[in-house]
Amino acid sequence: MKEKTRRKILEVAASLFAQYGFHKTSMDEIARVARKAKGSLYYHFTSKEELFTEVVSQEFEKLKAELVKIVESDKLNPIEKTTSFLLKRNQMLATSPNYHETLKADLYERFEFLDTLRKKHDEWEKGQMEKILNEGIEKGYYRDMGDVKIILDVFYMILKGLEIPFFIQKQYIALRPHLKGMVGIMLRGIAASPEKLLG
Amino acid sequence: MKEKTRRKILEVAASLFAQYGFHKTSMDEIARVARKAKGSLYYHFTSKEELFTEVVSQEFEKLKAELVKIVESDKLNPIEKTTSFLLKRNQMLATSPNYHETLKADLYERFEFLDTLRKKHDEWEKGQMEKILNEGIEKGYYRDMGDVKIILDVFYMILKGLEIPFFIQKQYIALRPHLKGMVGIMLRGIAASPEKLLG
DNA sequence: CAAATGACTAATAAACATTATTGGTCAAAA
DNA sequence: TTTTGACCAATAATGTTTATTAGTCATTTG
Repeated sequence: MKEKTRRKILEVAASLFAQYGFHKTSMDEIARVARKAKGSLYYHFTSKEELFTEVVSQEFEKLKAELVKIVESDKLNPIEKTTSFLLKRNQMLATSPNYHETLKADLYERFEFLDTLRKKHDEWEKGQMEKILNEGIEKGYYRDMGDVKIILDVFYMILKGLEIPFFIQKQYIALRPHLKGMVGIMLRGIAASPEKLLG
Repeated sequence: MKEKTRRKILEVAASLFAQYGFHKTSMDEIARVARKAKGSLYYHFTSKEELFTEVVSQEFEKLKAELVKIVESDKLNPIEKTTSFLLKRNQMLATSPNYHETLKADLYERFEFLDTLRKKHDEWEKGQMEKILNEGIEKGYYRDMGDVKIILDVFYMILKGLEIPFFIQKQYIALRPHLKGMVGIMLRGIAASPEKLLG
């Protein structure tokens, strides 16, 4: 019973926050749509911020589940893994409206209450990408780069840079055709040799 | 005489727009600081928008002057030119506060009156980079990429993506150390062979 | 006892009214 | 031709009033 209410609240909140954003969605409205008393929301979540944090966290969990499949696949070589990872990341974030809300907040006000969650997620993601890169180096697909973390930082600087144009300025659809080209250049930039790139 | 007043107005406007932004800078204030009547401003510039457009245009002209030196240098090979171009671009835009104002406007409201100028500038820049890339291909530094414009589009997608983090979110200083690494990966990604990259 | 409710409230946001400022104009002066 | 300074409708800013919100908690329900 308890879980059912909690889930209902989360489901309604995710939808309303996605439509109206954090500020324009009231707890009264969430309660009304979920057909619960507002006090019930506060029984399960200590604050509006905690509720939103959980909503964003769920978006991250979905992304993680997909990325893990790629990292742990034994059907893909490291090049294919890297490519899939980068493309899937963008594709899934494109359909994570509450994550976009956090990007907007970076521009207008800063949701400090989300810092921990986002930082942990970023670190997790980088960790997964690092696994792929290390696998690629061991198997001779990528050259020995010394400190892999520098490559990681560069990759993520690029990816993070694209988030505002893609998701806030709604350019993802228009720019998506260039993503493969970009990934191709990036991977060739770290490849052991051109032949390892399969065209 | 006429030119002197015009120049004074531009100089004061550039400074005040840079400090307070387009909206928070009034024509009364520009007139006061320039020690001119407001009507005099309107004699030289038909509107506040035209004045600001000229201010931004002057920032672009400074950038162009620097980039042209690189493109036309006969002391730099195409790799060095590309590197210098990309780094200089970022360096100069980092110190172009009125250009930052246009990026902010992209987020909050859109300065349509600047579209033509910005579009022309972007095209000019891409044209210069295209020259360098073509020179690199002819001299065997870069591989034959088929349509160079696709590489250009990818490069500029990355560069444009970085503008908000760098110049609006004030991350340029923190991320600058990664710029060389990024440029290195990008260039290796289009190089004819690793040896052409001089380490 | 855990889960849910609904009335309550200080704080905050929104709406409204009033005042000040602004971009732009133009006749007159230099 | 260039510059000025008074003018004004439109817009922004400010102050006041009203409405809404996040959060609380005693009570009820299951």
